[in-house]
Amino acid sequence: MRPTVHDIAAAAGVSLATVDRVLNQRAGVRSVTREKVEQAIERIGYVRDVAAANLAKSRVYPFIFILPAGDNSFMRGLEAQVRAAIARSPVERTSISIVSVPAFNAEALVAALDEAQAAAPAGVAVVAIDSPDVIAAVNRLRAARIPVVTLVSDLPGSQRDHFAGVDNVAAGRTAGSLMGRFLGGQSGSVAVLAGSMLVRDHRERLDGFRAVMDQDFPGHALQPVLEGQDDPAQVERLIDDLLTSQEGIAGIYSLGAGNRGLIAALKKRAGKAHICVIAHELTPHTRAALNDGLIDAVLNQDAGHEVRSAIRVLKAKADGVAVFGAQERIRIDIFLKDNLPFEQDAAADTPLDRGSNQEPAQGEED
Amino acid sequence: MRPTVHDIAAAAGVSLATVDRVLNQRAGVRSVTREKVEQAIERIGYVRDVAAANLAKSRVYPFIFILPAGDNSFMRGLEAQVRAAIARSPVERTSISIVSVPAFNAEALVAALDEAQAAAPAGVAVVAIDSPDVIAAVNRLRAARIPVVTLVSDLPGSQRDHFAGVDNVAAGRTAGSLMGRFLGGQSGSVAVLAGSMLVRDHRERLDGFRAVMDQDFPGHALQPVLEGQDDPAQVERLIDDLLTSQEGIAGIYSLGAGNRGLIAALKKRAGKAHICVIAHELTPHTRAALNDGLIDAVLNQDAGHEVRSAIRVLKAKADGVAVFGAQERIRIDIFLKDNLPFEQDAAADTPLDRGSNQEPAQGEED
DNA sequence: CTGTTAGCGCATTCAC
DNA sequence: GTGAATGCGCTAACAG
Repeated sequence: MRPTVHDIAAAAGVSLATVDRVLNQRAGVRSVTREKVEQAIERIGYVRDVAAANLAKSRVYPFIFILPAGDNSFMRGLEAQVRAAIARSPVERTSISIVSVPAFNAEALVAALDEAQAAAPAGVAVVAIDSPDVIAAVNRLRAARIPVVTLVSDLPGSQRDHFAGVDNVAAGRTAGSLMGRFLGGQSGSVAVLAGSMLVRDHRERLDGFRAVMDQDFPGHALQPVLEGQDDPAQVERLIDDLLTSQEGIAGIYSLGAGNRGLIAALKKRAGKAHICVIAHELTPHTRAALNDGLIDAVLNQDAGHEVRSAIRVLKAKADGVAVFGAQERIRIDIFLKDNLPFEQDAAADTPLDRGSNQEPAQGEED
Repeated sequence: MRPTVHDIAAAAGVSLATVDRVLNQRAGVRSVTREKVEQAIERIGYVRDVAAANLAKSRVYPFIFILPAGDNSFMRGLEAQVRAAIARSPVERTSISIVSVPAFNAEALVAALDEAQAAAPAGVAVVAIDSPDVIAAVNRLRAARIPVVTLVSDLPGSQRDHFAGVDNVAAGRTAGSLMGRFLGGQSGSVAVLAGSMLVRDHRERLDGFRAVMDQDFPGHALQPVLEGQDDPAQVERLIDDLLTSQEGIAGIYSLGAGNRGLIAALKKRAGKAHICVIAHELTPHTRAALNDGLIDAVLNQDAGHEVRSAIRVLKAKADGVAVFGAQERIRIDIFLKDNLPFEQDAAADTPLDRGSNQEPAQGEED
């Protein structure tokens, strides 16, 4: 059997209460006694049973998720995943609230962060905007000893505890590599469509993409970056303009959201020469476009995994325990029309056992 | 607060013991009483606290993992992941033993399965071989009410509870799609290198690959499949022969293991025209080859994820609770040299928090 | 058939 | 400063 607090107490010749004080670094123990207990812990190799501890404490973790509002399939999917986590709350001992803020608005985000701090939660997850004010607000949270995890878009200059998202530079590089190879010998320039250079993930993807294109595929000139604010209507206009004003566009890299607009614009030129399109995030729209051959590849980050990972990490940080790195690494999924996962009920995130007997096997996630 | 067994007892006007009997479907309760209790449970919306239950039971889950022996980087990596899980055993309340069997040997596998059954574990995970005898052995385990999860290679005809692995048909299709597009306008035939057609994952990959090549890229003829038994030396010989005897090989799809031999053979022809190579499983060898440009793409399944998933599912099956599908889906990772994850200490599976402050952020897993 | 009671590993209140 | 006692939600003897 694995050693318990009783064993420590016996080994150190003290009572349970004293052991507990040492374990939870509370005051009221002579340093000699503390010493004794710590050695006993070391000696018998004690590791705390977190489940039992949580039971005794009736612990619940109040978390706040701050997400951008707006008509953006990916973000709405992310929110659905948070809601799914809320549904699991009783089992996971969490109590999660969602705060919605206008997209690409640093001021509003700062206000939301400060408000979150006032609520004194056990942790905050936030889709960051890269600005000094936001960094300062995050650091205030940390100064108040509230764990912070950035979600999807990181904030490297800050004291955030962890980033639950993909390596966006690598994602951009991958997009560049695929673009270059898919274009093969063809000539023509390549356009880049972003949401906003305010958010770090978009900037990083652009950097990665540009680096690979410049170095490995210099034959394809890059057009100036278009910023569509992740707004479908605006994106559609931008792409319409691009395709009518420019000749010889061989590829488009859409590194943000608002792909609905892009797809609408592409549909209008059915019959003309194929443009190689690489986009981000698997949504009902990009999935359909992939199947139709309008989009050649989709790079995806699994929103469900990101949310679950953020929660696991926030819990770990709140408890001051180490997180298990390998489990929290968010992958860049590359989807061609050949490896699309079977469609799932958007938010439902069915607890059914796919890949099980009875139901058809089909490969799984996390 | 969430309702407890006491609340059920009060609501149904019975004692704790009776509630427990109903909850755990034990005998010795009049059906009227049972009825009453069940209605109370339903009415107050009770959900069992598994952590508390396990605490009370001091439950441990004895699991057996049956893995193929042999000099195969992927399988050794898989084993390392199981060992990592064993290291976590005290915390996860598991007790895992590893059984090693000769690769591609159905008879030995059947013997191992029967032996496992005799040990009466709480669950068995097995890298399956597709044969009627093995199916029968797995079904015997199930008949003995022992949960079985297939790992990496599935056994669809059997009663196995779950498959922890990737959709190999999709993997093959993806390989085909990448191969076709990477070859672009080039002419030439494509060779396929497998381990053995005895294991289902290899067969499925071949089927998927062939389907896409035939349909979308008929210009590239497929050479007869080479079977290298996942043995590096044998593979090297096969590829050497192929490349000297055949002209105009434009691509090679290596759908099994033994890539060390393939890479060795490729190295010998440095300077000659590039052959587009797509392989499976990210190992130190394929990683290096990807970086050197010898391999163009690697399709990977995350062994760590597969092992952790298998354990989660076995636990769930042992407890008779539903598994959370989304979390158990094993992805097909596509690696180009541009999105290689940072190197990790092979088996170490460091519990350090990558992507955390202090240490460089770099994206995470599961 | 049903109820009482002790205890899993840990945290905490209140005495000493 | 330290210890004894009680309870978190659930299970498992053991009585009745």
